[in-house]
Amino acid sequence: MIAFAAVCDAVAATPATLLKIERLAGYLRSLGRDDLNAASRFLGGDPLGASDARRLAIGGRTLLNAAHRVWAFDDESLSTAYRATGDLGEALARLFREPAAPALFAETLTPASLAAILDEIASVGGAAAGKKRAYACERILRACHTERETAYAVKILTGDLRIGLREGFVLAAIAAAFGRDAAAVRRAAMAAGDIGAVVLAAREGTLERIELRFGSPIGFMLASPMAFESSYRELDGATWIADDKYDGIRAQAHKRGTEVRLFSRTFSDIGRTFPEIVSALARQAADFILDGEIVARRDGRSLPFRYLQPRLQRNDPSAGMQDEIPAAFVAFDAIALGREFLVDRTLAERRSLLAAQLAPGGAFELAPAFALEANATPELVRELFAAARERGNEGLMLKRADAPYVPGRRGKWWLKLKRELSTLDCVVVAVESGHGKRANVLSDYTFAVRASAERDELLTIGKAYTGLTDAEIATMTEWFLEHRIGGGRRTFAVEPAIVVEIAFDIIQKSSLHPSGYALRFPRIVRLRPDKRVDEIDTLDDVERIYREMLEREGVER
DNA sequence: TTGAGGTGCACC
DNA sequence: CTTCCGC
DNA sequence: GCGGAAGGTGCACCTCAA
Repeated sequence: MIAFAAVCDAVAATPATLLKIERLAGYLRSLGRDDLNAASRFLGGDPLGASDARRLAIGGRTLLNAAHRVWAFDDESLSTAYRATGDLGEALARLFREPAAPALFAETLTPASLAAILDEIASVGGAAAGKKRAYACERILRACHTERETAYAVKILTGDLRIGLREGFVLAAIAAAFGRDAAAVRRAAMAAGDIGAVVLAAREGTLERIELRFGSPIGFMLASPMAFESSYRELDGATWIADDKYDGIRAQAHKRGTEVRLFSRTFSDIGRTFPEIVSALARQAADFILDGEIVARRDGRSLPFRYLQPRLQRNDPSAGMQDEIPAAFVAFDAIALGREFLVDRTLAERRSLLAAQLAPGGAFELAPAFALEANATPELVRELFAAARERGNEGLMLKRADAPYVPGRRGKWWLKLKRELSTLDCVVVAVESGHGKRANVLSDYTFAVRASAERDELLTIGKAYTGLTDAEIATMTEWFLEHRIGGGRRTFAVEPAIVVEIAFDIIQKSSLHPSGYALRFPRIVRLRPDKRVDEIDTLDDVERIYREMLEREGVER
């Protein structure tokens, strides 16, 4: 793994993407089959391969404990190392020690041998599984003979290399390494779901043999956000199809013959979580691959996401649970119908084939589509949005009628439109340093509302880390360091004086924060230097927003 | 044997 | 999922 | 357009003490 680490360091050191790709391509070309397969997966951030349903189940805690057993460092040096680097791999690399007496049969890591250990880890289960995984972690760490090897072995285990490269660039490097067409490599990657298979095919010149297949998940087409209540000029000059934006979980349904499979966005097989959907799909005559959303439904209306949540990650739900929270698959696109793949057809064609060949029923629904002629007015968009909300959905999707299905990409073919629920003026009461590139700034803010207009007690309601520019974070860091009032090394209390406006999509009851509420997707809209702490919002305001949200949802409780 | 707590992860 | 930034 | 940073909820699975 010494060469792997050297390449990663070189990639991390250059911001130029073309140089990253070139350096990476040279390395890939130098590898034999097994190392090539493993190294590509590691670089892509998915050490087992995306189509592998197994999990490593190794997190920071397990790694830390294993490292502690191997190198016996004290807590102080660990926190110093972590504070300096903001990255577990880099921190543990600093604590790396060459053993005093070299072991007789010291193990050496190569990408392939590391992959073999990871495969063992992923296969562990049952009693003492945690101990076996921890032991395998130790074995990996002991097999590291340099600091840099240690850093990258740990980064591979945590799934985050942080060298300014992810799958997109790795695919470009694969194309460059073996002189293949970059588009062909991308296409193969979305069909294979495993970068290791792609790199080998690229080397052998057999990329075109990797094809979309029934039963193997395909990347989901993604949408870009569109600003709410703008002039919607993005829509000019094309015809669009509007869908409701469903607040559930995105899913891909495959049917071939009697076999039905459901996949989540991360390609996990979720058929056993939603058996009523699987049986509804099985009743269809046609074979298909469909794109849609699993939504909690009642009386023809969508329920908010929180209703669906207890059903997630739960296999074989009881009849009572299925009855209490009925789930439905709402199909809004067809990737394949019958034997034919439709990714290169237009959305308009795919939608009409979908409506013509499938019959909704039970837990299977077809999403109603609304056509927008060229140059749709903002008023029409507003009406469609309001109607979608009226049906219990989160917002609106606008999709170019002539768009192909582009798996795994976020483009301008699909736009999503949603509205923040509200904003709250809060005061920052505690701050925390970030991770990675934010290790040396205070970027994570815990904020609070006032108990009431009369009582100036502050009740925390959430944390946010996004919305400020780097420059603002830098300024705030200085201020917070000068106005700290609490202990703690990574997290500490600060004078409650910085007022921030926080936007959010959902408010919910929660035991996490003393206010009794928590926010979904909190983000800092702006600093409010014009506001004093006694002018921020109160718990009454929070409760009012919560009640209004429930009323608007039109769902009891 | 049970249940609380730790840990990891998958959804948004 | 979200937002922003820097390349 | 990509990569990096990181909130909140709730389930599965394992560990360990009673």
